[in-house]
Amino acid sequence: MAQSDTVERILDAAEALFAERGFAETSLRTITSMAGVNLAAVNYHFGSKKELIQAVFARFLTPLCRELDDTLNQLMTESETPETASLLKALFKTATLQGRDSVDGERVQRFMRLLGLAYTQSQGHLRRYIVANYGDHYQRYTSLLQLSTPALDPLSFYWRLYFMLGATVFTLSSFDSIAAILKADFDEDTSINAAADLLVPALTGMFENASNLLDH
Amino acid sequence: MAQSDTVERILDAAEALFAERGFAETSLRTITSMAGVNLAAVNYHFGSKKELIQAVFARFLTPLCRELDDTLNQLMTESETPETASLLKALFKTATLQGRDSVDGERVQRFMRLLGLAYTQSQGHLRRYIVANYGDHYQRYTSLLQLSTPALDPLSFYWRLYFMLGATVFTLSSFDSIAAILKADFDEDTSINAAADLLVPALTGMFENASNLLDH
DNA sequence: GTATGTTCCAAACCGTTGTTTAAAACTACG
DNA sequence: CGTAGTTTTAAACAACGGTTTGGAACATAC
Repeated sequence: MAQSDTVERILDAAEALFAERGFAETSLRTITSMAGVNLAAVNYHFGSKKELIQAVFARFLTPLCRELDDTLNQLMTESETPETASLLKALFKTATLQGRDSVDGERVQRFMRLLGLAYTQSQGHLRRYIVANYGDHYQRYTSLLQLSTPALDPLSFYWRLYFMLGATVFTLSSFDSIAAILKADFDEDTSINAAADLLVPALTGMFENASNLLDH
Repeated sequence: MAQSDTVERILDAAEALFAERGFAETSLRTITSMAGVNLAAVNYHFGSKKELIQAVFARFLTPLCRELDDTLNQLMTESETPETASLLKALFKTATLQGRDSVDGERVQRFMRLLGLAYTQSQGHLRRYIVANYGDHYQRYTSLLQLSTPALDPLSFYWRLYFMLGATVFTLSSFDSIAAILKADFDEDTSINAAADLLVPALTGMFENASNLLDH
């Protein structure tokens, strides 16, 4: 069984190009030429372009979910019902790949862009794939988060869940555009970890503040 | 000068299809056949697909910006520095097309999806077009909003601006997915206006709460 | 060394894409 | 009516898309 690195190189190129341009806008010829492999390699190793897209997601979602699960397990040894802030910190620490040997901001941003694309581009097969394979992890996390915000009725909680998702995916996936603007307007250098740090307290506040609900 | 409704019918079809599938995934043939016009009509009336995309945005951004400007003018007769909540309410009232004869939730959602696409799909020409034509309105609104949140340092303000943009565009553009989930899980019917109403206090809180900034 | 299974490659296939063309149809005006 | 200008039409164009093919190159096992 000859194990070359063709599969990995295709995944690397696809991940970068998909994040940069989107799925439909990235051709297999662009991917394979960037990866330095033959055009037919994608269909040989993955079957189709759709399955390649799914494989790209699997490669980063699987270890991420495992890591998040470990962190949640650890949190729950301390308390059966972790605090909102702890849960959010845990999620962001995992998602921003802190604890890796080298913090790779570019990779984080790619993940976020891909997540955003999974929602905004109409890739029905992708959404189905993600729900089927990672739905349980999603359920576990959101259940814990909901337990940590008992003051919120279920409906408001779910909406704020999506507000959180939107704020996170959107800002982190357009991080370089925003960073460029901040640099131009304030001459401020920033990082994706700094953005995540700003995000956590803002979101914590949003979840914990149930008082505004009756304002309207 | 024979004025048929070809242009309008193309714009209608393009708006609906772009919002549903994205730009690259929507072919001119699909658009023209839905509009019931000849394929060549797009290139004849708009010049190219890119210019058609820009025209779709122009058709809903221009009246929206005018309306927002009017509302802002009215707000400023009452006070030179309107409150955060008032500014957000003004924006959402305009954006959700309230005050129209019939509140068309589907149209709002299409706008939001298109806005989201403008950010996530890598349409460089579109971003340039929007900045060039609507940058002034954007500047005016964000300046007012910043004046209403003096406790926030400029950097934090700008980040929260993007958090707001992300939460709004993301949730309202995936409104029907979310609504379907809420229906399935809670048997709750909802509307895009209800979502906007939930969004306003949440965002107001996020902007006004400057205390969390020093937690880290 | 031969046989076997896996991987790679150049080329072709076939459908779709945005765009262009040139003629036809239509509208308005004198 | 006839002409000038605008709009619509069917057809073709050229480029690009994902996928398939059949043989070459390779590694492994006997």
